Amino acid sequence: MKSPNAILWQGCPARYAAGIFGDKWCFLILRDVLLHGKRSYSDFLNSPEGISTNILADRLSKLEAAGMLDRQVDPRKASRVCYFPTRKARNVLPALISMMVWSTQYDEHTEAPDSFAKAFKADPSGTIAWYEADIDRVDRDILSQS
Amino acid sequence: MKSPNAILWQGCPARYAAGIFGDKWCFLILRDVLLHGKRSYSDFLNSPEGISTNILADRLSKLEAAGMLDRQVDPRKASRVCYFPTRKARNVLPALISMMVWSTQYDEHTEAPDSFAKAFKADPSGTIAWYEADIDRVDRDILSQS
DNA sequence: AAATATATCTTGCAATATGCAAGTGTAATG
DNA sequence: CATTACACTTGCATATTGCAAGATATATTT
Repeated sequence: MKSPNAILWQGCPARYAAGIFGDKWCFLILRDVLLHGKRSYSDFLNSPEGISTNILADRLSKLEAAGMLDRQVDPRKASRVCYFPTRKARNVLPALISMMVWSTQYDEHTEAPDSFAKAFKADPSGTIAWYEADIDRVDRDILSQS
Repeated sequence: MKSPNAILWQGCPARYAAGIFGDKWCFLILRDVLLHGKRSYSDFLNSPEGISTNILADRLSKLEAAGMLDRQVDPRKASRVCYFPTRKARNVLPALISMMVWSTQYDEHTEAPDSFAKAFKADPSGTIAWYEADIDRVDRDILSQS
C-alpha cells in the first residue's frame, strides 16, 4: 500500500523531468536515439558506455511506457525490433542540446568541437530543425522498406 | 585498479551531463538552489520529495566536488552552512528551464501555469536573467550580513 | 549551568539496482 | 537442416541506495 504522503513524480516540472532524465542510462539511450540515429537493441548495446543487457531491456521498456519510444517490428526484417523516438522524445532536443552545450563549456576533456555550441547559440531553432531532419531521414529510410 | 576500458564520464557532452544530471536527487537539489532560493542543508531536507539525510550529505559533497556548489559558513550564524550555486551551476539554468518547459507540456498533472512556458518561449534570455537576479538577491542578502 | 533545540553529518542495515554469464525463442541465412 | 543473428530473460553475486537512528557541535532558552 502506498503511503498517503508518497510524492508522485508529477506536478512539479523539475520533478517530472527528474523522473525521466534522472537516470544516466535513460539519458544515454535518448542521446543515441535522438542524435546518433540508433534504433535497435544491438545499436544501443554497442554504445561505448557498455550498458548490460538486463538494464537495457529495462530502460527500453520504461522509455516506451513513458511515451518516449515507439517499439515496432523492423519492416526490413521481422526478427528485428526498432525503437523510434516519439514526438514527446523529439521535443526534448532543445533541453538535451542545451545540456550538451553546457557540458562542452565545463568539461575540460570534451570531444565536442567549438562549432557545436556556436551553431546552437547562433541559431537554436535552426540547429534543432537540422537534428529533426536527421531523425526523419533515419526513420524514413527504415519505414520505406516495408 | 581501474579497467583500461573503463569509460570516463567525460568527453562526450551527453555523457558528461548524465554524470551530473543523471541522478534525480542532484537534479532536485539544483532546482532548489537555482529556482527556490534554498541554500542550507535543512532547506534542502525540507523539500517535499523527502530526501534522507545521508543521501543529502552525499549529493551536496558530490555537487561541491563537481564545482556546482560553493560551501561556506553562514556569516549570520557560524553553526550554519550555506551552499551557493557557482557560475557553472547558474549556467545550467537554460537547460533546466528547457526541461521544465518540456515537462509542463507532457505532464498531465503539472502544477506549473501556462505563463511559465510562455514567458520562456517569448523571451528566453530575459527569463534567465530574471532567475539570475533572484539568485543574486538571495546570495546578497546572506553575504551582506557578515 | 543545565536542558532543549537546531544544523550537519555518520553509521548500520535492509532493500534495490547493477553487471556478468548463460540460456531461450524466433527468424533469417548458408 | 544446421548455423547464425537478434532481442531478450533468468539467475546470481556484488555494488549502490535509502531509511531510521545515532552522533556531534553549536546556539538558545530556562
